[in-house]
Amino acid sequence: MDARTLTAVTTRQTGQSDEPVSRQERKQRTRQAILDAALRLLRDRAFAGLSLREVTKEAGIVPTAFYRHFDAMDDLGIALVERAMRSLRTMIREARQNPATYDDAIRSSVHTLHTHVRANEAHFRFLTRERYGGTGPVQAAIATELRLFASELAIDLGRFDGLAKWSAEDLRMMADLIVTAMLGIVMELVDVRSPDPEADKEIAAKARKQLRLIVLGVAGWRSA
Amino acid sequence: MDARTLTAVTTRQTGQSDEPVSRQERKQRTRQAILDAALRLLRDRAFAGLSLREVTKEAGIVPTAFYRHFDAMDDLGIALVERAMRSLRTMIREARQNPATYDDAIRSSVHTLHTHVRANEAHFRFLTRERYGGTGPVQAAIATELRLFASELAIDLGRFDGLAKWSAEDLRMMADLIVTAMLGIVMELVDVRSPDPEADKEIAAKARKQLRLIVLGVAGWRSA
DNA sequence: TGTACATCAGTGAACGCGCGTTCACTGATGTAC
DNA sequence: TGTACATCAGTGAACGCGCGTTCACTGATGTAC
Repeated sequence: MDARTLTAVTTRQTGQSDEPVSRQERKQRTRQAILDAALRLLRDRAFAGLSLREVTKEAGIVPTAFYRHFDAMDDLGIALVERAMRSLRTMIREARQNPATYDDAIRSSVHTLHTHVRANEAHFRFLTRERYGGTGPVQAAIATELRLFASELAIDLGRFDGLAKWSAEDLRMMADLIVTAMLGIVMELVDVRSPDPEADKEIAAKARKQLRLIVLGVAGWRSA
Repeated sequence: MDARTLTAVTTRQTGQSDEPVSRQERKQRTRQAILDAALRLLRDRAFAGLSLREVTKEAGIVPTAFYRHFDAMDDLGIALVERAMRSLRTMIREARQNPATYDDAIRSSVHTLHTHVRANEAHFRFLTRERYGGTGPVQAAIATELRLFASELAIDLGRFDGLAKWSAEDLRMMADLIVTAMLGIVMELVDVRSPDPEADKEIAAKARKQLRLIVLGVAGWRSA
């Protein structure tokens, strides 16, 4: 497969016309093809189980071309973390935009979660699997991002009237519980082999109930 | 290394004297050596990243001897799941023995959890990592066991006075939340590179608070 | 606009290595008489 | 108790394979004049 043929493949992948593209743009497309190929392979495998040759084969390039884009597999892993975290942050931003009352916040948050996970399954599958099962730089990168995310959530929670007097430590404990519970929900959504609307509804209902239970626990906290 | 030398190695491993042992007993010891070797290597690696040759080298036998004990690596994985689940069940049985009041139950349960995790770190590290990060038969086996365990917990919960009227579905939701939260705690305990009594105390305190939050949520459930 | 040269994404051959698995074997343990 | 044979856990050589990485290369794109 020479460079001309590859161009055809690449444009077909991105669904664009055959108009000439810059060298830089083509490089970017190949990089994207590598990331997409990796995410496709990660459907049923952990990142550590991926080989460089496999990924490049799936991406439609020769193994050695990999080094034009990444120093080593771990670099690809970090790039995947960044891409997946962008999905997560987009979701969070959307969820944050409708604070509303407690109950509505729960409903709309779970809806946002469900929608984004289904729309970006590969990203969320990668994040949850590598968060817990991974090792090395990839796991470390995800752990750092998630810790940061829990800190932000703790601050957000502190803005609610009923929680204004909570200690930072307690807010953090609550945020961790919420993040852990919701990652559990994400895992359930993403582990299902053939997504089924009915099963999805049940999982969403469970997520709402778990959040509601936590919120009720918070309400009872002072008096206890 | 011939069979005689191996005998010496094996008896040294188990700390027993040089008195003659049956063929069956020696085989059992080698099997145990393989399981222990695998758990040692799994400290910083996922099961999928283990090679047969590595495990046998660590266990002090030749690669081909592996097949006298397991059909393939996946079989070893299943055996590890069984061994680790035995640790978990032992812990659960102990935790169940002191139901007491809500608050005492929380304190004693977290204490039991903490003690057992620290005493069997390799087992719990394996369970949590493979539960989320694994694939194939090993993950499936763990998922099945944990689902069973959550079901039992749901039944246990239903015996509490305040929960007698809850639906099976809601009890299950609550059990899942507790299991997810406590697996998160186990992961924190087991991920720490050099265990530190102070850090352990903080994690245990967090575990108690999270459980307390859940219990308070339950108390508020009816009136909500 | 045309020409000559530089850049560099992707190629393909080649390497040494660790892998899982096969096979015939060895020699200590176990058993039948 | 002694002897002859069976069993079988562990050995070691050998295999073909996919791996990551190196290297000199090709030829389209980019740039200087």
